[in-house]
Amino acid sequence: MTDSKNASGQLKTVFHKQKRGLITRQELLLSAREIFARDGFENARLEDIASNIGKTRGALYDNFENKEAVFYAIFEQNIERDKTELASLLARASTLEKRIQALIKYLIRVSQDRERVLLNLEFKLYAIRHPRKRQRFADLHDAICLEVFGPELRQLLQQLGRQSSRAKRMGSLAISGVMDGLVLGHLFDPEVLDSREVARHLKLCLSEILQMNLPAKKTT
Amino acid sequence: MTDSKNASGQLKTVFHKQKRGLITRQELLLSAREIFARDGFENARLEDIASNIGKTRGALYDNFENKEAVFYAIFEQNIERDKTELASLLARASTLEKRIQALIKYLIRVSQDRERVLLNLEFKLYAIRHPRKRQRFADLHDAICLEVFGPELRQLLQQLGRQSSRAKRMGSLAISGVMDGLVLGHLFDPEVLDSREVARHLKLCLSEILQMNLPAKKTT
Amino acid sequence: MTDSKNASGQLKTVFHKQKRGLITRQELLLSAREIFARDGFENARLEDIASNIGKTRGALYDNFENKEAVFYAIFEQNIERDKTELASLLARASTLEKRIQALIKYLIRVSQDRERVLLNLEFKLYAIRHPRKRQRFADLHDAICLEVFGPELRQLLQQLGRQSSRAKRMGSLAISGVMDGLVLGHLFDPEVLDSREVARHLKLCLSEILQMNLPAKKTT
Amino acid sequence: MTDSKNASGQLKTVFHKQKRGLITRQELLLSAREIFARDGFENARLEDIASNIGKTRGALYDNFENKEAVFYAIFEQNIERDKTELASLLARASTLEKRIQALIKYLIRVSQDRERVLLNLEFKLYAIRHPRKRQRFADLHDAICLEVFGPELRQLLQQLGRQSSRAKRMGSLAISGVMDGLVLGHLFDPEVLDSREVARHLKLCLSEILQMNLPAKKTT
DNA sequence: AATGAATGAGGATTCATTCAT
DNA sequence: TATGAATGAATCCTCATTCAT
Repeated sequence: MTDSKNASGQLKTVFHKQKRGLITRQELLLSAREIFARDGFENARLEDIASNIGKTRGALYDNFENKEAVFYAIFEQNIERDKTELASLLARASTLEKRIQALIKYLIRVSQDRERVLLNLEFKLYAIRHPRKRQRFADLHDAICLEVFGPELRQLLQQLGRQSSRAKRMGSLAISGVMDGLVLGHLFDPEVLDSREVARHLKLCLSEILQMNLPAKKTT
Repeated sequence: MTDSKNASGQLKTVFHKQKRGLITRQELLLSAREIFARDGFENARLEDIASNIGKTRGALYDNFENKEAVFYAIFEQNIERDKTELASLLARASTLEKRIQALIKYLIRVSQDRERVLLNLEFKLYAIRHPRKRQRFADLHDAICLEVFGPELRQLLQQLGRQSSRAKRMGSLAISGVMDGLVLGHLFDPEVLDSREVARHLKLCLSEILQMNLPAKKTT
Repeated sequence: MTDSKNASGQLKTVFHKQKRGLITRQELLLSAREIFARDGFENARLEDIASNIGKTRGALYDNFENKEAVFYAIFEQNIERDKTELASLLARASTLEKRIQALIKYLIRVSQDRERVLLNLEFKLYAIRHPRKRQRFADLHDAICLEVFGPELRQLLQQLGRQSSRAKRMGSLAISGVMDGLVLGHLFDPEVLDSREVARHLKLCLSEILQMNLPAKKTT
Repeated sequence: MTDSKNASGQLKTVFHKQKRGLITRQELLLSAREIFARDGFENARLEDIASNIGKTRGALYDNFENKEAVFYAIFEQNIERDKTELASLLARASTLEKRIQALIKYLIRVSQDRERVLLNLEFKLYAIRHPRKRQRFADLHDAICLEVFGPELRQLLQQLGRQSSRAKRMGSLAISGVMDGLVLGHLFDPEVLDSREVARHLKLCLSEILQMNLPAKKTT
């Protein structure tokens, strides 16, 4: 390839997709979720992702610039999904207490999504190990915090005494960390630490973390 | 299961090593720790591990059967170390309360060892993703629980009301999970979730988990 | 691979080669010459280069960083060879006239090396098409001029009235250009433009170019 | 061999094209010229050629059988153009001397067309490297000689003493070779060998070559 | 105990080409 | 006439592993 800029390449993200193409893209993402969660990002084979839905690698490259782009796309989806779902959940809760319960309930549900948690771990590890790409991750990075803390949630956290943006993101990181860690333990030995126990521990820890800064109820 | 079993199954390591050889082996393990933590198991290059201490890959194969064996060996070390260190710590504590505090203190110290935590994650993920190798992992698996809960700890847990072996191991898994998750969050964004906060959250969660089953103080 | 610099990689050019390794390296270069000339740089398969001497691609990567590095190495060889051979040829010629004849004779000999000329073309085209790599090519670039004009030659050119370095390099470029072009024509249709004719045309053009600036004998 | 033969063998191009189609075809050829010259035949991407004029690859396949056919078509154009332009130029010149000057002038003009020369080189190299396709190239092959020597030119050459067809084609090959080589040198290092110098050298060499066989003025 | 040489499998990526629409 | 979707072959490169020395 010549050094001169390549006329295409940048346009890949624009995509003039039509129905059929968008369906394939969705299927690929679903498949990628499964494979990335199963094998880890580095170890996942694009071939597997594609053949999983009866396509070839070419179809993948038709929809994504490269392996990394598929990875990113998944997280963008997660974020979008969380924002939407959490927002609607919290909107329905009237009191602070109800909101906290709704959040915990939601997180417990997320914690039961094996794929989701493994992808979370994968994502964080990838970011840690590729510092140069952190900037590119920046958007997703903050977004992944907001993954757990959409606009509605900010309000909740604010009520919990976390005024600063940093405090909110800290809470978010801690919560998602505890969740990921507990679920990882569960996956590591499902018989020793079963789903129910994960939920129990989660509820406990989350309550603790969420109330950490609550002026009135300070525990520590 | 006997703690003294050699879980990695590599006979090579027991053999005919002399001073120089053992030193190299140690250096290699140290180096491997660094590289595995930095790049992850799958992505780590044996070349990097070796050249890191001025040797070539050959030296590695002279000391270990293959990549996996190096990985295992690291965990054997971790386990051994934990058992020793925790035992002496706990032995010095007279009351139950002191023991709990000693344990928490120890875990906070471990949580500050970036390498250690990343290796923990790597290990768990590897086990999850290689179910066929789980049997081989069996020893280490239990051992890694005991990594956090040596003989002295069993006693502690027993005092905490966890009679069954399963309950003990569950506690162990949960604790190490929470620790791993929190530290991962910290590494992901050190400015948002700093070391001090990790320690704070850890203390909170661990207290909660440890006392979970304490008959008297039952929270749930 | 992690972003952190890779401990190895840079060292690849240092090479702690021993006898056997150096022989392989030489064989690979010879083979690469053949294949690059035959198929062109872009179209040449590393597999072909390696299997040509009964080795595998791995051996290639053991000796060169990548495809481009093999390409460069060939030219470094060419340059070295030219410098040596031309120097000794010119050293033996006593008068200016004899030197010119020696040079022409040498160039005619080079022009009969099909491989050599095709590689020359390939090299120039590659440089033209990869402007960003031109800097890396810089050394070789000047060197390839000196490929035709070693130290002894400088003296000759000086005698021919080309004082400035630029004038010398210009002459070099023009000469090698004419040679490449004529030989290309020959290879394109060997029956129409045979070797003898190439030599004839070459002699004519070179004389013309070399004497271009000769104050006394100006022909045009 | 008849000049009017369609050398590329693609019937498609003769077919049912209407205004719009023919315009696209022309645009594609223009674009292909640019890209083939820039990246070389093997390395050029059909995608680039198409997107360069705001079309997709499909449009290319609608107008040409395949990549090679585009390549051929370009040369057919070149040949046609040369024949026409040179013929009119030479027709206007009354004496032999004037004809030679006109030819040289024309060639110098061609030599300033970077694209054209790079395509020439590309074409020759391709022919050399695909001997099996030489037969298909046959028409173009001779044609490319005639590219420089149309009917009017034959007459000129005849005047120059080149009776045999072979002698004429030889002259043609030599001339175009020298031109290609010099321009390549210029493109390789435009600062060392600038356009003016190329023209100077070209004039010199061409005069020499053209007069090579002139009975009266024999130089060799 | 350690090295340099070599292997070979495996995976990401590119791209000409086909085809339904 | 032209597009978007998909294919699949081809190729570079990496790296764990083996082996002679």
